Amino acid sequence: MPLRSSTVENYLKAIYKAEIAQPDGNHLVPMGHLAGSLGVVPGTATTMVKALAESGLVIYEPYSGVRLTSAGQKLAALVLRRHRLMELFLVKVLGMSWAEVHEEAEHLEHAASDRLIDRIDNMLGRPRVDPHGDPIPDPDGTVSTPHYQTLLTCPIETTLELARVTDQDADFLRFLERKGLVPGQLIRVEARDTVADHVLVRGKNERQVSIGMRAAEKLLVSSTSDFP
Amino acid sequence: MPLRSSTVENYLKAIYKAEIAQPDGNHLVPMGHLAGSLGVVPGTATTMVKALAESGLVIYEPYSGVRLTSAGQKLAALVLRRHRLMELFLVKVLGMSWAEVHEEAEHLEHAASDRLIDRIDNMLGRPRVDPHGDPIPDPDGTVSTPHYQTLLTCPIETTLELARVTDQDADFLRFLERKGLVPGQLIRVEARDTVADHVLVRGKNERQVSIGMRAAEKLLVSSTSDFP
DNA sequence: AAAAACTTTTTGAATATTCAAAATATATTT
DNA sequence: AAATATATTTTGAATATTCAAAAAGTTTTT
Repeated sequence: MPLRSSTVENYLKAIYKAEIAQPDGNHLVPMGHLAGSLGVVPGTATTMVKALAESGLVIYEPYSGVRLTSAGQKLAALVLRRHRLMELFLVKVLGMSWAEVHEEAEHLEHAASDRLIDRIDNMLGRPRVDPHGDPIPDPDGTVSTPHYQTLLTCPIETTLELARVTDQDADFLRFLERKGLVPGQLIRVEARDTVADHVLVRGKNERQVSIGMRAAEKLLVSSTSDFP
Repeated sequence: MPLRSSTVENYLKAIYKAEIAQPDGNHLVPMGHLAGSLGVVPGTATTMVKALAESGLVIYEPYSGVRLTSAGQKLAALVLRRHRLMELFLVKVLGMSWAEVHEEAEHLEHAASDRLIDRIDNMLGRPRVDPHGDPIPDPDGTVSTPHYQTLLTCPIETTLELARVTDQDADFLRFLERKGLVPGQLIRVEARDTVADHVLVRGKNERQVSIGMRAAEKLLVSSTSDFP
């Protein structure tokens, strides 16, 4: 199996993201989850993961799951680096909407050379996050992922900075943009009601927005005092 | 066979270019030539071309060769459009060297969406040629390829505009750049000697350059009076 | 026109990637 | 712990793409 095919890159990326998404003790990603997020049947994932294990990119424990080796981690981080720099580039330089760049970057991330990516990185001034607030890994594969709170866990009636949106769905992103809920914006949670399953948010100088808790969990915030 | 795989796009592109390169009566591209330019063994090309014929993209005549149908022509032109706009974009916006953009565009041409390409086209002001002087097809697949003379056929001791360089070899392009022989430059052929196999060219305000006839044939010129 | 040279096609096999469905293992419920 | 439900692996087969080498066709040389 070619070590730098889009397929391999997509598997590594999916495992990487799944590992991060479950900060529990056991960091093995179950095959079913992996297969699901890649849109393949479970058997396919098993086959592929075995091959990745052969190549030393992952550790595979039958009936338990997969996790990346450090080599696999590095490759995955570099794919994310290409993806995220590309997204930011498309928004900043080509003026595309943050709602549509994910799809585009999904393809370009496999085609862009390191040389091109480095030029883009340089042109953008070595940015640390992409348009969705996702951190951009270094060229050596290092990523610093700050631990943000979500709109579900943050203090109420406090001004906070919207730092990151962990959903790439175009319609959802367009909705947020329309409501002024984009990374960098100052916002404040005015009410949270578990029973009604909703959160009331207000962007600085914006009208009030009510969103469900499922959605609220995807909006990450950092306290404004983090920026002295 | 997936109709929009890189492989298919590369076959169509290769056939397209080969058709143009031989303006003889018979415009069938022989399998051997096609296989050679794609770096595959002849049998592979035969197999693939049969599949392309099934899909209505080419007309295949066994033991004679292939040619594009109008559907195939359009697809091929759109691949070239993506490639050439991408090249120009990399040079103009990202400041890459015209010597290195071909390789990069060779990958990006398969990954860029029409939406992205249109944005690039727009940002560049709907350009008609890429950094090598190659014409950029319209979104509908129309290309106008002016009939230039080469440094081998052009009048001597006449000031002409270097219009196009039909070779993508990075070393060759770097050589030309060093000598000031880039599209748009005004040049003049000062001598041509068939026996010695060389041509003496002088760029406006540049030193004299001696190049072999093989190379000279790759430099296309248009008379300056073409631009009133 | 027969022989030689060259080109093209065919055949058989390989790799990468995938699916469907049967077989097996693990986890959960009773 | 047996029964049931769920997850995973295995098996067999398909598609896309490629190569090597044998077979067949075409062109050129003698």
